[in-house]
This record gives sequence, structure tokens and C-alpha cells, in this order.
Amino acid sequence: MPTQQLARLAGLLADPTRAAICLALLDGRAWTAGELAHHVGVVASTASEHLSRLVAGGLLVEERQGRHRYLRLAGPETAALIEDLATFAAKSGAAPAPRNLRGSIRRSAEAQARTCYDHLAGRLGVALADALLARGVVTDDAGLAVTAPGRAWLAGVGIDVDPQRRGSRPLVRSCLDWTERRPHLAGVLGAALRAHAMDTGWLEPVGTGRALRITPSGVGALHDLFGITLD
Amino acid sequence: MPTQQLARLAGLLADPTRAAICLALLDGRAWTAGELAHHVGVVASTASEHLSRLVAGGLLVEERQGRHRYLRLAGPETAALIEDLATFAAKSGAAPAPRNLRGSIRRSAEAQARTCYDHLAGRLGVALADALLARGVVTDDAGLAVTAPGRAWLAGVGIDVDPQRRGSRPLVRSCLDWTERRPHLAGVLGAALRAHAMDTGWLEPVGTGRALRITPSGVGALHDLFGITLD
DNA sequence: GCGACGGTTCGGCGTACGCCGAAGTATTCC
DNA sequence: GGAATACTTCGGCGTACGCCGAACCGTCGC
Repeated sequence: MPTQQLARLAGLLADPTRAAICLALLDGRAWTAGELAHHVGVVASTASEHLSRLVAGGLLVEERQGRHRYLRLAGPETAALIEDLATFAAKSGAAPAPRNLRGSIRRSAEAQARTCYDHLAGRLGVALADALLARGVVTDDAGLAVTAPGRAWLAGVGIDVDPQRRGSRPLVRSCLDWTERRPHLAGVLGAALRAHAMDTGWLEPVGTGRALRITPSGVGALHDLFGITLD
Repeated sequence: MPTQQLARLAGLLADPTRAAICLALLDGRAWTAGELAHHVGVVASTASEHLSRLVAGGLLVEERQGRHRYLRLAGPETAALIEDLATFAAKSGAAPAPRNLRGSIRRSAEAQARTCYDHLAGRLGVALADALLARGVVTDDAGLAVTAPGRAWLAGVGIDVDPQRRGSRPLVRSCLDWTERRPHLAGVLGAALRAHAMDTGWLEPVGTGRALRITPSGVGALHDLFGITLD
């Protein structure tokens, strides 16, 4: 009875509150139950029940730490499914003609580069993290940190990570990516990298989602500056 | 508010009856309202309401002819979405680990070859239809029909289309495919082709869906007998 | 220890929805 | 024209579900 299974799965996303939760979790992070409740605008008890159903249904996984319950999507394929669904839903009513090619293009583009909150994820995000570590711009000796020469080098490229500008936010932070399952750079540096890449036109958004496309000039710059070549 | 749209779309598939309707329509054919009602086991009035909702939601399109209301999926992307969803739902609970590669493999495989009811669809189905027409095994002079030499040639290959075996079912019938939007061969010959391909090991099922994989021996046989090469 | 806090469970309320049968409308066949 | 057919609309029934507030339970900070 695949029918029941399909209906069950769809039923998990058929409620606006649960849908909002899943969309929020598309950023790949693990949220606490309280954060999600506040974000979607329901009381904690209501959210708790929704979250239990989503976990029972296999869409979410939970991780209990002390008095917190962290929730994230069950895996990359779950994220992909929800994105596909949301994308399809968003353009219902629009011209359905040119969707065939678009779909696959966007899919592959998103695997290459996409935003995770305000920084870069996807294969580009991981590659950037690797490159900066390899070149000594960032060290991982006692927690992630930008080295002194690294700071100067970044300034030369045009990326400003003046420590005065960070509030309470860590300068460099690790963030686990969906498709790569490897950490990439978040924090102030991660955000600065993304902002610089967008400002200089190395990357441009494609569609309304979080997918990014590497422009021709971006291909050159990423190769020359960071030694990155994505096939 | 993409949240509402996602929930609306999911809500269309969240009901077992509607899910069953959509799964039935995955064969690409246009069903009448009555056929669907009987197939999913509800009374006509109930089905009518479900169908109206599915049409209003953009998942189905209708075509009125006389006192009949024909319904089919809105397009190839709709079929793909429902299949993705059903596939995902079917393996919820199984090991989610090796799904990354599998997913893309299956996707491309399904575009190449898949079953449509009991015959072959996808690019292989279309290519087979073309090949048989080009070789004079089948003609399209006055409706599709198997030629006399064609019948002998098929018998030599090992495909039995003895006219005594057909009941009221047409020997050859055209069927519009989703991904190719071109007719392929249904009817008794279509079913016989599929059965032969499975029996001889030219094709093998992949996963639980309708996707088929062309085996190495199948590649050779399809090339030698029908002159077919799929990239 | 004790309070504060995050999360869960439970009871109750209201709505939405799926189902059917009966009546109504349109089309086709004779 | 009249009967059979295909579908739709409507009314009514029952259930399922989403929401909240209140009470309860474990964890953390002092």
C-alpha cells in the first residue's frame, strides 16, 4: 500500500505550521524546539507535537542535549525533496513550460554553491574552507581562527575582517553542510566571503532559492586567488 | 508566503483517496472520473469532489468530452514530483545512507526506460516504436497494425504476437509518454515486447518503482536487433 | 537545595474534511 | 420524446486535527 505511505508523507507537510518548520530547517542548521516555535508563531506545546510527528514520520531527526531538543532535517535527500516541493508549489499557476531544463540546472547549481544563512555552503563553501586552511589564512590549532598573515592577505583581496566589526559573533565558525557532510566557514569571515563574492560578481543568485551560480569571472577569480576549480 | 503554498500542495496529496488517484494517473493516460472512482473504491460523488480539488490545485487537468470528464496529470513535471514523493515515502524507514547516488542514478534510468502499465515507455519505448515503424514491422497506414513480414520477424526474435492470443485488446496501440511526449507502443505487442525484454534479461527493474535499467546484454541486443543506441 | 527554564503531556474547544446517499443537470442512445 | 448514463451539488454525519492553557517533568544556575 504505497498509497498510505504517500498520503502519510504528504500529510506531514500539509499543515502550514509544519511546512513552515521544514522550510526554516532548510538552512541545514539544527534548531531548538523553542526557536522553531517562536519562528513559526505557535506556542511551545503546539510546536512540540508537530515536531514529534515530523520526527516520527522520518522527516526530522532530533538530538537531545540537556534540556534542549535540537532538530534538523533527516538528511540531504529530505532537504532536496522539500525544496523540490516548495519550488513546485511556488510556481503553480505560472507557465509550466520551461521547467524541465530549469529544474535540472537549478539542481546541479545548488549542489555546487548555495547560501546557508548568510555564508556559503555547497561544494564551493567546502572548497573555500579547505583552501583557506591549506594556505594558512585560517588555522584550526585551538579552535578556528584567522592568522595574522591571513588577515593581511584577506585585506589585500578586499575582504575586511576587522575584528572591531564583529559583535559577539565568532569570527570563524564551522557549519556542517548537507550535500557535502563536511564543515564550511560560517561566522563573520564566512559572511564576509559571501558578501565579497556577490559584490564582485563572482557569484550570482539563480531563481528565488538559495542556489548560486558561479559566473565566468568568478571561475577565474576563485582559481587565481584560492586555487579552486569546480568541475 | 511560500509556506501556505507548500502546505496547500502537500494537502492535495495528504488524503489516501487523492493519493491513490494521482498514483493511478502516473501511467500517463487520461482516465474518466468514473474509472478513477471505481479504481480507488469510493462513490462517484466523493471522487468528483476530490478531482475538482486536484484540478483546482493544478495537479490535474481535465478535458470534457460529452458526458465524460477525462483527467490526467498536469504535465511531466507533475508526474516526476509525485513519483519522487512516492519513492521517498516508500523507503522511509529504510537505510537512508546510500541514497545520494542512487537518487540521481534512478532518475536518469527512469527517463531512459520505464514501464507504463505493462508496456515500455521512456526513451526506450519511443525508440522501439520508431525502430519497428522504420523496419516495417509495424505500419501506420490505416491505424497501427503489425505487418505480415513483421509478424514473422518478431517470431524469429522470440516475440509471440499470435492473433489468437489477443482477446478484445488491440494488437498495437499508441500511448503518449510523459517525458518524451511522443507515442510508444502499447497493446498486445507493447506488452509482449516488455515481457520479452524482461525474460531475456535485456532490462531489469531498479528499485520498487516503474524504472528499468538496460543491462549490458540488453544494450547489445537492442542495437543488433532494433538498431537502437541510447546515449 | 530552590527557582528559572525548556520541553512535554493532557484536556477541551472549534473547525475542517472525508464519506455517503439523494436529488439535480447534462449528454447520449433508442 | 423518454430512458439510461455520467457527473455534480447538497445535506448530514462522524472523525480527525490544530490550537491553546494548565499542569507536569527534567535540567541548569545560584
